Amino acid sequence: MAYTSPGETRNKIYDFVRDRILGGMPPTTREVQRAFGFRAVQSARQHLERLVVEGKLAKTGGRSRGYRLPEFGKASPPQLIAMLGRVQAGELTEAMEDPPEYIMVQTRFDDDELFALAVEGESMLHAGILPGDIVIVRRQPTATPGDIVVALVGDETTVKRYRERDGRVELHPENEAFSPIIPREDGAPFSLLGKVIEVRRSVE
Amino acid sequence: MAYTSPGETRNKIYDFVRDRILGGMPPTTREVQRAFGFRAVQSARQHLERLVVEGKLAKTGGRSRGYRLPEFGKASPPQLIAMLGRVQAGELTEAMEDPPEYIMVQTRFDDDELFALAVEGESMLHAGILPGDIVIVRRQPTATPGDIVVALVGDETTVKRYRERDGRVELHPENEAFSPIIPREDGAPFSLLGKVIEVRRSVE
DNA sequence: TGACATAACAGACAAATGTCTGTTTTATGA
DNA sequence: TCATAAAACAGACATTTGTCTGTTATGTCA
Repeated sequence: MAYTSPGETRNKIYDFVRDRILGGMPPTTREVQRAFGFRAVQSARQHLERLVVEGKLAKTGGRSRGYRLPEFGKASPPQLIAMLGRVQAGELTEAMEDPPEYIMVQTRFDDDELFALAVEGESMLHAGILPGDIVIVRRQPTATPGDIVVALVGDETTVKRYRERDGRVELHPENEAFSPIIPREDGAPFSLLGKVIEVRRSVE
Repeated sequence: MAYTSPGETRNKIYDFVRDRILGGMPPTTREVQRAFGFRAVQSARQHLERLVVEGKLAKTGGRSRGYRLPEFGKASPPQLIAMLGRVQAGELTEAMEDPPEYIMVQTRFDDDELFALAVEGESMLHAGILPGDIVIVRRQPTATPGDIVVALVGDETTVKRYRERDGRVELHPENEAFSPIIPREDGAPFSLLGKVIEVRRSVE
């Protein structure tokens, strides 16, 4: 490969490696060599080791494809969680879409206690939750007053603010056009599915 | 390893491999072997190959750590984009935090035309954008009326709805308590930074 | 010009890794 | 009980891959 100014090739190698790691598979030293047309393995290796010293990459020595992003050491690793669809016979089921849809999140919670849901109504407008928004929910049977929760009322899922009054559960909308839901023993079956921990909106 | 019911071990292997891939480094056949206490490489290999046939994993044959998530083939790969901080001397700079903060997104846009920003004011309350929300922005010098954009007015960044009136740019808040910004030649320096393509809110 | 740092090249070896063929164990159902 | 399928085991080989030692080329600066 032709001689390039100091650091120039290394930056390109960093971008290459980072994208490969995010794509799910870090490159080997020789894959970097081939991708940049080096005629010696050592050329690629020197750049990679330098990136580790600079702290831009982390490495597990001796292992193949041993380069990782140092951020992952500090933050939580990304997780894929399933988008749940409409309620069927009182049970949450995976969305019917043929390739089940997943969404990537980074949180300290474990992925099997999380799920995602598309918001349908406008009842939480003033809490900044609009129709079409995706809420990330942590499954939990109880909640603290003030939490925004997802509950199953009858055979519909609903996103509301959790309150308690005289020891009884109340689900409050944040929109004057809607009324609070006060579950009773004789009313529609009610169960708390979990607490909203993140809201996302795509506005493309 | 002790005998387990059909598919049981394989499901655990799938979870293991998926988490490792999301963590940035897929396991080797022998790492799976060790992690599950198999006394033969082939035991791990059989399960992995089966997962590929079932379509739960994708594979690049012959390569070390050749297993990937098939979702990445259909969807965009995840990308890390930088969180930008306060404006300094009219220029956006990376947040001052010691470990520069990154946020993971999946979009069809390239990562070097994207940045993220923490929203500060309440001017976009009725558009569902609250203080503390993170907006993902695509850098672009122009916008279409109706877009939510990030602009630099004076030395402050602001999130507003983009409008045009008599061929002139107007930036509209979505909160009665605030007034539209109408940039003029003799006023504060103005420049359009980009368009908001995603909004995120953590509510833990 | 000459010292110096960085980039790139050459060739090699040991270990890690993917892959293969065949065997044994365990559960299930006719 | 026997046939069958899945799970797990054994041992081996060729390739890939990380790592090493040393050399040559290119640009920078005094």
